[in-house]
Order: sequence, then C-alpha cells, then structure tokens
Amino acid sequence: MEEKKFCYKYPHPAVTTDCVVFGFDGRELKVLLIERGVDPYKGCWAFPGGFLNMDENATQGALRELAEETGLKLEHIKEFGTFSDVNRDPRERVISIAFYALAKKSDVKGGDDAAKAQWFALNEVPRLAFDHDYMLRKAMQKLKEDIHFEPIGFDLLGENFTMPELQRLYEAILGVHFDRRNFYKKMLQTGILDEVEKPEDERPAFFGEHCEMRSMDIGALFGGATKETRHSCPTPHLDDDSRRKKGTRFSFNKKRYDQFKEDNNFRLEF
Amino acid sequence: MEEKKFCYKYPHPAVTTDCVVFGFDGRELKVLLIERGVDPYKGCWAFPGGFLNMDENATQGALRELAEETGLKLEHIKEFGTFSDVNRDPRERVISIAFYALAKKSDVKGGDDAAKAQWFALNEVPRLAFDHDYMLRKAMQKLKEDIHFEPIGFDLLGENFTMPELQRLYEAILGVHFDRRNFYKKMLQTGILDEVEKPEDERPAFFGEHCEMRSMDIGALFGGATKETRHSCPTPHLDDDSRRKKGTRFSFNKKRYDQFKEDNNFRLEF
DNA sequence: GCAAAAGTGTTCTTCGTACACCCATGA
DNA sequence: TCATGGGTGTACGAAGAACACTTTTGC
Repeated sequence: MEEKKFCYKYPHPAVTTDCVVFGFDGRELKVLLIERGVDPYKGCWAFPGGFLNMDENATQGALRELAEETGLKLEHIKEFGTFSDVNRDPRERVISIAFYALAKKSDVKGGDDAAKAQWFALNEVPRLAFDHDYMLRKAMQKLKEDIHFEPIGFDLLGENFTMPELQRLYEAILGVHFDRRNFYKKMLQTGILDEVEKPEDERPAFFGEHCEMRSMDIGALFGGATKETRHSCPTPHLDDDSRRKKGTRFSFNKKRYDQFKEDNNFRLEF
Repeated sequence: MEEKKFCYKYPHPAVTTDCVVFGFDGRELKVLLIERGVDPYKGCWAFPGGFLNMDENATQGALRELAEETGLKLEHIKEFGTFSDVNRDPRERVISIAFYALAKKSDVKGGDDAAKAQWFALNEVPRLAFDHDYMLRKAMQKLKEDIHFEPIGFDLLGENFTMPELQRLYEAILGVHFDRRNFYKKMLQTGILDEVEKPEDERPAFFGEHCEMRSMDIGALFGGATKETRHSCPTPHLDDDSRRKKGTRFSFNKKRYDQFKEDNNFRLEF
C-alpha cells in the first residue's frame, strides 16, 4: 500500500476538473476525447481532465490538464456545473468541476500532439467513462443556451469565414435550420462581423480586366449574354464585384465583442 | 493538536456548499445570512453552508446545511458556480459549491427558528465573510439571467398573489421599472397564471345583494351615481364584478410550469 | 452544361413599448 | 375628499419569419 501522508481531521473528497472541448470542421460539431490509459475505465474514452493541484484554482487546473493531455492551449473555458454524486468514481469520492471550451478548426489539428486525443462527431461519441455521458449532455445544453447571449460561436471558426460556414455552425450547435437570408440579416445587424477584403492575388485574373454593368444583369439570363455584357462595358467599377468571388469572407470584430461583453446586451434570437 | 485520521496519497481540498437564499417581503428582495459563531470570521455574516459529507452530493449537502443552520426546508436550489480560489479560506484549501434558492414569504418567518439567521435587504447587506460578497454578486447575476427563462419568481410569493405584487418582485430582482399594463399583458399571455376565485366570505356583503349594469359604468362618474345604478338593476350577473374587489389574486399554474420546463420555451422579455 | 451553393429584398405578422383615464380603497 | 394604487386598450414601430430568383462555382 502506498504511503498516505496527507491527513485531515474530517474526510475530504478528491476534486477534479474536466473539460468538454467542442470543435467544428465546417459541417459537424465535434468533441475532443482522450482514451484512458489506466484503470478505472482503462481503454474507455473520457473528457480531458484530472486532479486539481493545491496551488491553482479550478479554471487554472482545467486549462493545465487540457494542455497536458491534448496539447490544446486555450484561453477561455466556461464552467457549467459540478458533478458530485457519491459513487461517480469507483476509486474514491471524487467531485468534478466541469468546463466547456471551444477550439478553432486550426487548433483541432494541434490536438494530434497528444497520442490518445481524438475528435469525435457528436453522433459518434462512444460510451464514456464515469458520468461523462451525462456531462456531455449538460455541456451541450449549456452551450445551446449560451450561444444566444455570447458570440462564442466565433471561437470555433478560423480567422475569417463565410456566412454559410457560420450558419452551419449555429445550425450544428442548435440543431435547427435557418433561412439563409434571415441569418445574414441578423448576423450583419449585430455589427460583430467585418467584411474581409479579399487579397488581390486570390481574385481570378479576369476580374482585373472585365466588368459588368449592374443594370444589365437583369436581362443577362445565360452565360453567353453575360460574356457579351462584360466586353461591352469599358468603365472599371470592379471593386464591388471582385469581392464576390467564391464566398464573401467575414472576420469577427473583437472590439465589438468586448463592447457586448461589457454592456451585456448581445442577443441572437432564432 | 487534533488527531487527523483521514489520510490520502495526494492533498485534497475541503469541499463546502453555500446557499444564497433570496426572500421577498412584498417590497424588497432580501437575502438570508447567518452570523458566524466561530473563527475564522467570527461575528461576521455569511451564507448558510458547510462541509459536504461523504455520503451526500452537493445539492443534498446544501439543503442539509440550510435546514440545520436556518430551519428552512426547501426543495429546489440551483447551483450557480464554484468558488475555488486558493486562499479563499484561511484555514485550509476550501472549494465551495454555491447554490441559490428562493424562499416564500411565509418561509421567511420560519427563518427565525435559527438563532443567528437573519434576513437583510440587498442594500443593507454587511461585509460578508470569505468571498461571500463576490458570491452574492454572482448569485444576483444568475438570478437575473434565470428569471427570464424560468418562472422561478413564483417561488418567492405565497400561494396566491396580486399582479402588482408579482410586478414588484420582478422589478426588485431586475432593478428596473415596468409599465403596469405591459406587465399584466405579458404575464397573462404566458398562461402560467390562474385567476383565483375569491372565496365568498371575503367579498364585501353588498356584493351578494347588488349589481351594476356594465353599460352604465361609463356614465357613473361619482359615488352617488354608482349607488343609484346598483339599486336600479335587479339582474344578478355579479361574478364579473365580485372578483374585482381589492386586488385580483392569481395563483401559479404548476402544470403549465412543468410544461414550460419540458419544452424549455418559457421566455419573458422585458 | 449541370447541379449545388451563395447572395440578395420585400411583405406580413408578431411583439414590445409608450401612453391616459376610471374606479376603488383607505386615510 | 383626497391621495394612492389597481385595473384596462390602443396605436405605433421594430424585429422576426416566410418566401423566389439570379449568379457563381465546381464537377
């Protein structure tokens, strides 16, 4: 038997943190799991987490464990509940403080650093260790609630993104479908998105040489007509059009976000 | 030195629960505090709470402590966060799982059972022990958020109540003022309120003997005119009017509430 | 060229908000 | 009788929801 040298007058539970990390691959919401290498639940999948050190608070502990076990170095995690049922861990009385986090797509690749960490689509999550199935449901629930009030969705996407990508993300989280036009409108009117100027070298070459007359678009029903229109217009007002190649990209306005945080008035009704 | 007989291989923090109990006296929101009888913070006020036993989960522990320290026997409390800063308790590393609760006015009196428990109006709360000042702010914040999505306000009122009472409660919690007509409208259209039939013996005597013609109310500008009107009408359709004596009372429709819980679609925008 | 996805405006309805007067009660 | 508080309806504006067609792209 190991030496037990930390003694107390009254029994103390152990305290762990667990972190439910959500990621997004452009289609589906995913969660990051690690395969347990030791008993109990050896070989089972579970959320990254572990015992809290005595010199760190719960948030610090959760971030540390996350980095240790998955390589993910995040800044923002959100506590969503504690799990304290008496027999939730067969070893001893363990109370877990649970967080959820959102990781950008680019960070998802970084997750591979950790040998046993892997992303799972939400509908492919295996049976998890401990009460982590329940924990996942609770995390999803909280995420769904929070997304109405905090523009957290952006943490799941890269530096910039298209509106349909953002819409798919919201649809994946909330499990509903939105009308595209209404989604555009609502997102834009929050003022939290900046339209990204597409760099010159990503534009197709001919956009520097041709233009279309806006007023003629209505009549231009077929490709042939469109081509004709292009050549018939010598005036270059192409900036409006060049931006429209292959999906307008947006970036997330951090300044506006902080303003929302401060005023606590972000709200996205769906 | 006391014997320390509970030993672990690794250090364990102590775990406590704390409960922020809100009450309402018809005017102001109050919180229930207990005066600490022992160090640390002896003589200071703090929220009821204490160390978690090993055979109970956090909710059970919080309810037990609440009953022990204040005499309050509640059923529903809501976890709103954990407090885990390293030095938040001078004795040892203590992590607190915090709940808030709502107590009916009638229960408020029951609080006197416990010698050192006392209700404080929110703006008269003294400096609290530990990090309980911070805890109170967090609890308030959570209550304000939650009240939009759960009809929890009703837990603070008695069996039945008038609309102005309910309005005052919401105003006290949210710290704003509502237009009376709009408040009525919104509350009634949630469908969560049932109008309470006033028992016969609470009606003024003459309501069993007189009636008014609805259509004549417009012309009845003064008391004299009203009295005349009463005597001029022999037809008894008094149910409409009898209910209007001294404040229409409403009760909270539990069935509708459960429905909201299930469908998760209660929402009260202000 | 064909199918799939991106981009765009308008109308209708719903809901929130602002607002004023009468009646009942109790001091 | 007077002051306070309870009870009621309407009109306006903002925002959500429903809806179709054109352009672009990638296969």
